[in-house]
Amino acid sequence: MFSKSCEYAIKAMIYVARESSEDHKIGVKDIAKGTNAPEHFIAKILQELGRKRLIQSTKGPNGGFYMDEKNLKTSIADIVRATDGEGIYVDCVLGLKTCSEKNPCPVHEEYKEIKQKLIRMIEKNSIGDFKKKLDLGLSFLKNK
Amino acid sequence: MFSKSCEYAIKAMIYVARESSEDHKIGVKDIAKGTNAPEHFIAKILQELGRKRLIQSTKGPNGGFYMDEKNLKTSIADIVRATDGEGIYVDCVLGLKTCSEKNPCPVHEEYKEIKQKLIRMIEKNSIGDFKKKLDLGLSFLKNK
DNA sequence: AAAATAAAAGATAAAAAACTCTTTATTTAT
DNA sequence: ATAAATAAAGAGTTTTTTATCTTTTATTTT
Repeated sequence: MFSKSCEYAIKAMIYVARESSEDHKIGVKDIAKGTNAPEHFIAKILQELGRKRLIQSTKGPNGGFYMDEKNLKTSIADIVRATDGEGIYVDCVLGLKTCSEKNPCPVHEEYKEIKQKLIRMIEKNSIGDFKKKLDLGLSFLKNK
Repeated sequence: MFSKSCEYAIKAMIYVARESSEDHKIGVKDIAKGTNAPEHFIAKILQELGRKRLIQSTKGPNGGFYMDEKNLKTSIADIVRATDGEGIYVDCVLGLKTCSEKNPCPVHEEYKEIKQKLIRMIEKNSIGDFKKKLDLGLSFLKNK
């Protein structure tokens, strides 16, 4: 469904949202541990998320990653687009380049509905929403 | 969503269902052309589908691939399982090994519904269904 | 029996994705 | 100023996926 990078990105975003703030930044090592992700790999991903302004970062002692109010409004969809591109929005399930309403692949109609629900799901849920949910102990993040 | 192999497999199965029968088998070359797939690659995939009895094959002159009545009842889900495994049924969207009802990831509940619909879609549609649809000119298969 | 045909199998190669390591730049505290 | 902390950047490796090429085996036709 999503690439590994994307999975890590979502988890990292949720983790940072929970564990840090402007005056308590959090380092790559912590994020890697907290999400059971390979450190250097997730560093790359965080870097990219930073470049795209989905997350804030500062270097140096007491530096690290954190989120501002705007970042908390980031949707899962924003993260998916930042890491995996527009594929989920535009690609045909069968990989047909020419698949469209006018030239539908055999599963086009059936998949359309699924796709819409999928998109709605990732659009409507913001990182901030998950922060709240997790604060209530409703779901868990770690892997092992 | 699905691997390339899986996409090719689905397309090949539909193509063979349409273009062949027990007394008009169809060769790898034709299938590759008809689905715009790399010949040797799709040969491998067909081989695997054959081993798993989702498709019939015979060697020698006038040999090739075809489907029997039972094969026409193959669902998209069967093909997905044969090529990509059980992942779509069992994997967490965030890649969490321990994600479950009792230990849900942040998007577990939301994704559950989507997943069910997705599974229902691939389970309920058989290759034979698509054959009919395509015969009615309702959808298209080729890529270019 | 020989030749032709076509899939099966095996080996190899190329490309992409996932992951690691090393160095550099920036910031802060001393 | 210097040293330490930390992200950024770049280069490199490994693994997985996708694709290709070659040889073998089975079947059919002549």
